[in-house]
This record gives sequence, C-alpha cells and structure tokens, in this order.
Amino acid sequence: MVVDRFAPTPLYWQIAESIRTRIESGELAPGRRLPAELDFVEEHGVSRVTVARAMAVLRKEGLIVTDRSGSRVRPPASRASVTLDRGTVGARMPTDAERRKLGIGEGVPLIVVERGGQDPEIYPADRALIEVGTG
Amino acid sequence: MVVDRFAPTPLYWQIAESIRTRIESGELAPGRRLPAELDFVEEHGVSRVTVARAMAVLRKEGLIVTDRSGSRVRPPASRASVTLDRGTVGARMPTDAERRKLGIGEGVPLIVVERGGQDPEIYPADRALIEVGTG
DNA sequence: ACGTATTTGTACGTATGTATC
DNA sequence: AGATACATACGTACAAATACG
Repeated sequence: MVVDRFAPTPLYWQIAESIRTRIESGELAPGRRLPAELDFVEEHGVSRVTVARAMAVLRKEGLIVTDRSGSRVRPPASRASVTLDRGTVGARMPTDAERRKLGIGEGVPLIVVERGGQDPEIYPADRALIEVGTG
Repeated sequence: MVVDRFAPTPLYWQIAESIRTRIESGELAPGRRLPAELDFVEEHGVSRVTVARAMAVLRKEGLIVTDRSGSRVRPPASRASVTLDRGTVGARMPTDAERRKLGIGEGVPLIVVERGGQDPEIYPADRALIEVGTG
C-alpha cells in the first residue's frame, strides 16, 4: 500500500484508511499490537508527525488504544445493562475532565440518560448498554 | 490567562482548557466566532501548531466547529425524537466514511438503536434524541 | 538492579496550498 | 489582487514511559 501524494485526500487520512481496512478485515485482530509509528514511516515514506495524526484519527474513532508502549486494536469491553422504562437517551463526547474522572479512553462517547426530574445519568458507551422495555 | 510552561499538563491542553472554560461560562456563546489561531498564538506565546492542536481537542469534544473561515462555538441543533418501546440503545464514534455519508461533524457520536431482529438504526447524536416509554 | 533501546508525546519552526473576505 | 486564516506536511529535538537485555 503506497500513499498517493497527488490525491486530494490528506496523507494522514490515507494512512488511517489503510490501517482501518486492515482492522475491519480482521487482519489486525482486537487486542493485537499495531506496528510502531516508525514502521509506517518507512512503509509509506512520510514523516512521523503524519503517521501520528493518522493514529489520532483512529483513536478518535475508538478503533485503537495507545499508550507509551505502542498502539493496539481496541479489545471489546463487557457492557453492563442499564434498564430504562421511561425517559430519554442521548449521547455526546466527554470533556477531558470527564474522561479522566470516569477513567475512559479516547474515542468513547458518553450515553446520557434522563429519567425525568432527576439529574441526567452518564455512562461510558463502551461499558454500558441501555435496555428498554425488557422489564 | 498565561500558560505555564513548567506545568506537567501539555501546553495545547492548557489552551484548550482555557477556551473550554470561556465557552462553558457563556462568555463565548453558541454560534459565536472564536478568535483566530494567531490571536491565541499572541495571547499565550506558543506556536500556531500548538494552538491548532488545542482546537482539534475541542472539535473532538464537539464543542466547536471549524471551516475555512474560522472556528465557532457549536450552535445547538434541533433534535428529532425517535421513540422506542423495546430494544437497546448504545453509542459509538463514526468512522470518517460514515461521517461523510451522514453529513455529520467532528466530535458527534452515533446513537445505535437495536429493535430486535432488524438491522441496527444509527442516528447522529446531535440531531436525535431517543424517547422511551412516552407512548 | 541497571543501563540501553524502543516508542510515543510534546513542541518548535517552516513552507505550501486553498478558501474566504 | 491582496490579506487573512486554516489545513497539510516536512524536519528536528527533547522528554517520558516502557521493554529488554
């Protein structure tokens, strides 16, 4: 896979797309280690900053998780059930402060449940599933 | 507001935080134009790339929207109601392809509704609200 | 237990392209 | 046409966490 420098799509986007394809095809299974940034630099002939931006795109989409030792395909988390009989459900991205407080990773939205009257409840979307009408 | 170069928090994060505070306090109202990147460069004495990263953080959180003419505080969108009697509700971030196809901005999650049996329905979280038990 | 190599994070400056005013 | 403003991309450098001998 070689990037196209004359394409209208940004290089970092092309690189993100090629990695995304490898993840969705199952070639890179959940939990698996991704190649290092410098590997992609060699493979595509772009700068490390560009590769890092591609990684940021995938983190934002919740496809990968990254720490100082590298990046991995996000493993599926077990999701707790939250039952709801009456109310509303929405979603939004957390602020950094909320992410820290709730201990959730990048690319994970918050589910916002309003039961009427009370304060809204928020749940990390990778660890909760709202069950409706199953009572 | 002056950034602290000796603080352990990254400069781009400090700048994002200061803008976020101004938005949440209402000083920067929804729909309002933000100062230009170079204004923040002058104000904080950092590079433009660092300011651009702070902006990217706020876009990712869905707080601001950016186009070629600048950045604005995200105006509230009217949200259509989706009623649900029985099923599950979750949320996740869209891929770039989905964002393009559905015409949604950065920092907006997808709400995933499963009614059982059928394919899941997806809704941009800034334009839909799931109503439960109000039938 | 220690040092080294690897890998990502942060931040700078710079340059070019492109859309808007 | 010119000024403004953001997007993309390069190279570079150092810091910090982790992994490995």
